[in-house]
Amino acid sequence: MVAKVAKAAKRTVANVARFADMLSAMGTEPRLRIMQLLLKSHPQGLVVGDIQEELGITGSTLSHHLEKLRHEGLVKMRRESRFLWYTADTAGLEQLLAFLYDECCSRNHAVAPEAVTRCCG
Amino acid sequence: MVAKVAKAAKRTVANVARFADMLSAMGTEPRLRIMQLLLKSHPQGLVVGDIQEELGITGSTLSHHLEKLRHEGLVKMRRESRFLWYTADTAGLEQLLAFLYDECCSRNHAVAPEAVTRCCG
DNA sequence: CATTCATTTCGATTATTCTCGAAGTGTCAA
DNA sequence: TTGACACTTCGAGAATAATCGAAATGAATG
Repeated sequence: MVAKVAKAAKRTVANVARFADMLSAMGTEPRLRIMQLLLKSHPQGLVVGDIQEELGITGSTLSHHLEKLRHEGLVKMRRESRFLWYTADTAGLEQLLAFLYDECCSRNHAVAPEAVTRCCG
Repeated sequence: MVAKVAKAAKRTVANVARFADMLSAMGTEPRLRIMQLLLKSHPQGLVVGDIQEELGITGSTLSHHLEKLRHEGLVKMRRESRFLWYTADTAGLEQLLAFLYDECCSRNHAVAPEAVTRCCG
């Protein structure tokens, strides 16, 4: 058993609002690029300064973006001496992806599962 | 062969911006609910009036939401006499889901594939 | 061709989001 | 305990987005 299977998130009205917020949090180029960087460097993550250098934005703007991603459960933070390490929050991402996959690929199979998962196991 | 396998969307800067726009388009409660309704009624779709009744918003607001979803390649429209039928744009959704799955589940497997696809084949 | 119906477009208001520089906070090192 | 460093929070301006009612459009129907 590779991973515990997450409990299915029910499609309540509240959950829809929450998933909408998560989508919105990733729905901006700088923030989606942040997610890409953190996923690429998972599970170690990156310190703020490294992300800033990649994106070429001011520290305060970046801080706001990270705060938003954190608030929506998409990234996590840990302090290590003077550095703040950010990492992708895999639990939140898992819930979001499962929700989307469920909505799109189950029921009447609007989107073909194998078209989504073609890239890897 | 159930479905043609879509050509993998390369992770160019331009594509990241496009996927961010798609995520943003779904990143609002009314629009995410619209997508749910259209996926649930796929492939037939729904006429605007039915969606409006479900969401309980004005026609003009709904029209703006539908326009945005259409602009980002998430829904399609067809006219049938006096009625406009909206449907989920499965090609666009497929590209978006494949992108997310690829980012999250390939490479270092930050998110476990089977946690995402647990619900169906 | 006037009317009804389904929906969009227009015009405008309010709310939210993005971004920045400057000031503040927490941590270490000397 | 002073200074440097890594980063956040504050305060504020400018750009986007959401929403609405009213007017306009497009298609059928009498």
